[in-house]
Amino acid sequence: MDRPVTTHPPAGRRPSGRPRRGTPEETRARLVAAAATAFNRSGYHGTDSNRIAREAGYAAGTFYKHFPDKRAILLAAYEEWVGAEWRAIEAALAAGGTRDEVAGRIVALVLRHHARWRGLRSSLAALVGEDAEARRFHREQRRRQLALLAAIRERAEVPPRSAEEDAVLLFTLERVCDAVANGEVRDLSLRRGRVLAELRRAIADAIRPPRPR
Amino acid sequence: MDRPVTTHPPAGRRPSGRPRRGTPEETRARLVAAAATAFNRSGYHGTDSNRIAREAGYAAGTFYKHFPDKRAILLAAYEEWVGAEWRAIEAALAAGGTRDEVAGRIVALVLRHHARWRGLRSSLAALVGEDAEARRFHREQRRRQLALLAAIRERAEVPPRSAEEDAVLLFTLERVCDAVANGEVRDLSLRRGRVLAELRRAIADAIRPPRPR
Amino acid sequence: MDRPVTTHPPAGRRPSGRPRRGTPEETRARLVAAAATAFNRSGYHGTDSNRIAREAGYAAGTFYKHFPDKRAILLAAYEEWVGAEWRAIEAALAAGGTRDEVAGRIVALVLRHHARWRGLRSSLAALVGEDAEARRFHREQRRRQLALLAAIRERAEVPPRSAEEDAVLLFTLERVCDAVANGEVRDLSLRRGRVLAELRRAIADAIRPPRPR
Amino acid sequence: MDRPVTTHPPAGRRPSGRPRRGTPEETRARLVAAAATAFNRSGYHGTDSNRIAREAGYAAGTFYKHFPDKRAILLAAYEEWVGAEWRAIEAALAAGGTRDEVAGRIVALVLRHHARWRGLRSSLAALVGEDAEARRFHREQRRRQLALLAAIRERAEVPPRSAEEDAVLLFTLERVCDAVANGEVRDLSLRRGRVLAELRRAIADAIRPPRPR
DNA sequence: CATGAATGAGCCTTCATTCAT
DNA sequence: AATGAATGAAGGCTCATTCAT
Repeated sequence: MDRPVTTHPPAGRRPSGRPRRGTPEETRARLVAAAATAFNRSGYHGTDSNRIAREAGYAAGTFYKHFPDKRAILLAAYEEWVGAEWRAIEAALAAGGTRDEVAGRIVALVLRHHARWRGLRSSLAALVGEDAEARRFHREQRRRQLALLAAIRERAEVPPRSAEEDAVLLFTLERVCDAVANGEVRDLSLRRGRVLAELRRAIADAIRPPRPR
Repeated sequence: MDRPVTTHPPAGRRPSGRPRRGTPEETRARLVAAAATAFNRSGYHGTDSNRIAREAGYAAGTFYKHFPDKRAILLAAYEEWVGAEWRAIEAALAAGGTRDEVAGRIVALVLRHHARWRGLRSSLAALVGEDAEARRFHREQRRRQLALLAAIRERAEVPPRSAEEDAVLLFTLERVCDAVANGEVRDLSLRRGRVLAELRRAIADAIRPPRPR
Repeated sequence: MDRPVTTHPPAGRRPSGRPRRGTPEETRARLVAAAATAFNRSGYHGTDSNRIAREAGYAAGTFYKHFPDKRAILLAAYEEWVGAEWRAIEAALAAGGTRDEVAGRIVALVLRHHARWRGLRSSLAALVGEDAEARRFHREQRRRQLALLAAIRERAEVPPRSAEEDAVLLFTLERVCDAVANGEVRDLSLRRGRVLAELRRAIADAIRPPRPR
Repeated sequence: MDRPVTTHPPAGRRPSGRPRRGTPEETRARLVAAAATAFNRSGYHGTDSNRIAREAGYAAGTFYKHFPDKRAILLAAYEEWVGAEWRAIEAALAAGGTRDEVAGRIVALVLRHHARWRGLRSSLAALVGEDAEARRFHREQRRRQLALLAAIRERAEVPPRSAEEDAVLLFTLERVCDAVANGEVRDLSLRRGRVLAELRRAIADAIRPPRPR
């Protein structure tokens, strides 16, 4: 998600003050990074495609050489975002420790990620609410997310829980992290520490054998 | 939230289908109703103010006699939406019955409400992500919501829980109902009944004395 | 030009808090006064007809019962303005005194009048630049102005000068008063007293026998 | 102020009449020229920005790539206008000849300029009366004008006069040329030749040593 | 005479997208 | 591959004016 370093021109002439560009992959990555930042800052409808190009260091037309339209780059940015989050979650699980430690790490990490990219997340939500193609894409990501979750739980040799319980937990985790990240918790005069403690407890419960009811 | 019935001159002739010269309150209400429907269908950015006016039976200019801008009517529609939901929740609590019955009624009601107006909700979310004024308004609604919740719990003579626990529950309720309503649950091949059962259990827990940990 | 006092209702009932209105002439005069003030403050295009009506204490529709359109009320306001200025100038001449005294009075009076109504004047100029009908009206006023000037000079038993000399003087008087009134003189760091002294000298010259060339 | 000739590809084919892909300077100049003509013809409020673009041979959006808003292009047109006038005046002074010859050239030139662009001038005046930013700009132009005048008089080795005398003369020149140009003089049945003769005399006086009073 | 809700044409402006270079 | 000037459809909003009451 961080902006890659610009590769330098092979010396020689330089007509304008602009650096010569590298491979298409680099260009694409720079555009995605700039888009993520811009969407995160100003929202989907508050960001125009010319600005994304400019902030990535390119001209307006270059954008459309790499993406068919504005929607596509938001989806690309989101895809990367989801990937990054789940890689981090996997790492948190792999790092070991007690269940409470693991739960604590996960909450901290999801929270940080949501806080940093909350504008990007709500940009995606806005688009999903208006655009069928974006909706399809979003569902696909979700499906992969849940599959990942199932795989993780299996590998972790945790006693099985219903997929529905997992899903509710996931939704709670996501929603509460959003609420902390976007200031709702603060605005409601709630104690952030307590809210997060609630969350950690719920996660630890999920990792630990189900409590008898 | 339902479109109010137009009170017209005592039957008789009506040259055009236009509801000309109603009271400002009627006009405003018709506009809000049309806006709620339109935003719900096409999203905030997918709806233009001229269309709202036309669908409410008015000319473009009429819109701006009643609202300073497009944002304002979304906020008005949302305000009404929140009010309607909480009136319904209060009614569900007042109707009595066992804790499980009450919890069941609440889940059913919130779900129905979210399902019917999910486009409106995501329209609001989109705007909140882009517009500071909308954000302020949204927070204010939230605050009132939590105050209401506290009042309800008090009246219900239920043993006190922390505001943080209430809030987490609220977020969960909201998020899960959204997920059911917008098809995420279906797309993830989850059993809708089980998901809702989870939710009911959590709510019943909250009404019932806190379980010892 | 000053807003006339509202005549009071004949006691008795009063459905709304709005005063009962008097004769059409009073209404018209109130509208003209409000228009003059509004145009003077915000310019012709910066003032809308609904606001004029409202500021005069009437509803939007009332305006169009008294004037065919917005242009008409500006012309009415201007007509009154011109009349007031020339009545004042005649009075200044009639009051007698030395030539310098008369010239001084005229400059002071024209300046005050231009300063107070400079926005109205530029509103008129704007309309004259865009609208043929307004142009016609304006020319008519000018013609009457010059006729008045000729009559004044005759009555004053001042040796005859060419109409062209009179006209150039008139233009100068008008333009310089505008420049003082609208701040050009101040912005150009000119000494206002000196500028006006120049003007007084030119006018005194015109009243006095022409200097031999 | 004249529309620059389009420098096109070396003759050859041209599918449409559109001047596509000129340098920004060319485009800007074409837009300013079209705006000057349009404002001059229909006034500021009678001209819409889309029409300016179209008459310059561009699409609506192009306008806003070169100017932030409609006001800006009027100011740009005016700036050019002022510059052109003063370059012409300097040339008239530099060309030498007797004082009467110089005065005659100046009057002729200012008159021609005002006549040709009187609609543009009144457009500017209208805007200045309604818009603070335009007012600032206008004052700045004025200041530069007077500085230029001072410089000219110095270079011309003409005995010093007060800035106030200069300013009054400038205002008179401007106002009388407007009156001739916009038909006031004709409508007042004044002899145009005599009016201009008055003006020439005043200017020649200013160039010549001040007469003792 | 006065009201004031309603009208609707039209303006300014934006921005996703194209294409000749 | 990149440029960047140009496009043009579309949308938010205004305001002079009308008309049923």
